Amino acid sequence: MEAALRLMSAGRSYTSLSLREITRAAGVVPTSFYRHFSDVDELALALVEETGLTLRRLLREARRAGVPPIRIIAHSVQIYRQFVREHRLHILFMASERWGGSPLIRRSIRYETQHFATEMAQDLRELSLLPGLSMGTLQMVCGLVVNTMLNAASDFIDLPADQPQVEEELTENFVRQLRVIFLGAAQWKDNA
Amino acid sequence: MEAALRLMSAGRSYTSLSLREITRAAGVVPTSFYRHFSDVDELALALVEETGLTLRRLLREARRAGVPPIRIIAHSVQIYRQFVREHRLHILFMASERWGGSPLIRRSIRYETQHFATEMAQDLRELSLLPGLSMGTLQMVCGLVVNTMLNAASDFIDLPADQPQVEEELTENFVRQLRVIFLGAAQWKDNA
DNA sequence: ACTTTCAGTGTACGAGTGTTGACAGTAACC
DNA sequence: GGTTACTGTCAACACTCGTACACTGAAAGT
Repeated sequence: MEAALRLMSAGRSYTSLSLREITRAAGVVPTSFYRHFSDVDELALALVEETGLTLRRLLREARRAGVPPIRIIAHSVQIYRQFVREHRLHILFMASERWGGSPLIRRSIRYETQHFATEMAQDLRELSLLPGLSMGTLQMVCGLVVNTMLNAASDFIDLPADQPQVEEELTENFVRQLRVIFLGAAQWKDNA
Repeated sequence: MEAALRLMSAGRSYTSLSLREITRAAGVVPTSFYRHFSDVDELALALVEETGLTLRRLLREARRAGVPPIRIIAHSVQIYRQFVREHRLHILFMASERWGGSPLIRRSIRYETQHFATEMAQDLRELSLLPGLSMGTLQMVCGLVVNTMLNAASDFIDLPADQPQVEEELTENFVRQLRVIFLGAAQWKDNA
């Protein structure tokens, strides 16, 4: 799995990786692959699951931080950016195979992101940010947030690593987009 | 180009298509490919460009409609959904290779979508929706809108074609997300 | 009428592909 | 101490792949 991610870090898409390439990168003979997965798709599914765990850890970290409610967006974004840096390859995988891979992979990624959005919605509810919004609405908003997060991650990822001020700009844009969303959510009237 | 899109309509990603497959689907011998493109990437770039034109036509249509400003979102979404239905394959290509393909393809798609967002921002300005927002802010909001559009398109596209009520649900969700965004944009204060 | 361009065909190459089957060592279990 | 499960290796299979080269016929240009 690590070898597959490593290969993708050069800008390749998962679908374009061959079984032999992956085993070669893993320092193992092709036939050994079948000892662990029956398919390249199966490896991908395992990666999705692993990334799901990783994402849930992100929420836990964000939750744990004491929340001065004004700066909560900027702060969460900071955590997220750090997170993207640390788990760069997992996030890259998730974000770029979300629409790219086989239907099977797409479906499992969609499941994972929906799960993530749901947890986020529950968090928002428990923290009583955005009070007065129905659970359905919260779910909708969180879906939007998650999409925005993954888009931003993709932007971060094939950034020319030597221009920190472009990264700064991108982060700024990301924060502002989230702010728009939460501004809108705060204004939302469920019956309208 | 049409053959490539056709192959993708079965859920395959562009990157996973081989030159031979494409020519086979086009009813032509592999070597003929080189008469038109020197590369599969070059074909992809041509597709991106064609889709760009298509997208700009979308804006023109949306603009031409008389605007009862309350219903403008719902109405634009209707146009967009119709549009996704008609140019299904092009939109599918655009949305799914956005993060998937070679770095070259990614870059050209990004260029095209940014261009699209810019035009949309200019439209908003001319129609004086969202007055009081700087051009930079409008650009940021439109970027968010375009991302949301493409995400929705991807959702539309691998929908089980026999469940119209799921599609209805998805559309409803899409409209609500856009409404959140525009609500937020209307509340935006540039100096904050 | 002669030539150039264009789009297509056929053959052929070397390289890479997924998968099978038989075999080897090493750890774990009773 | 013998059996079983695990993980790995090697050789081989029938394919597919991208690309090079030489060739053909039709259209367009002068």
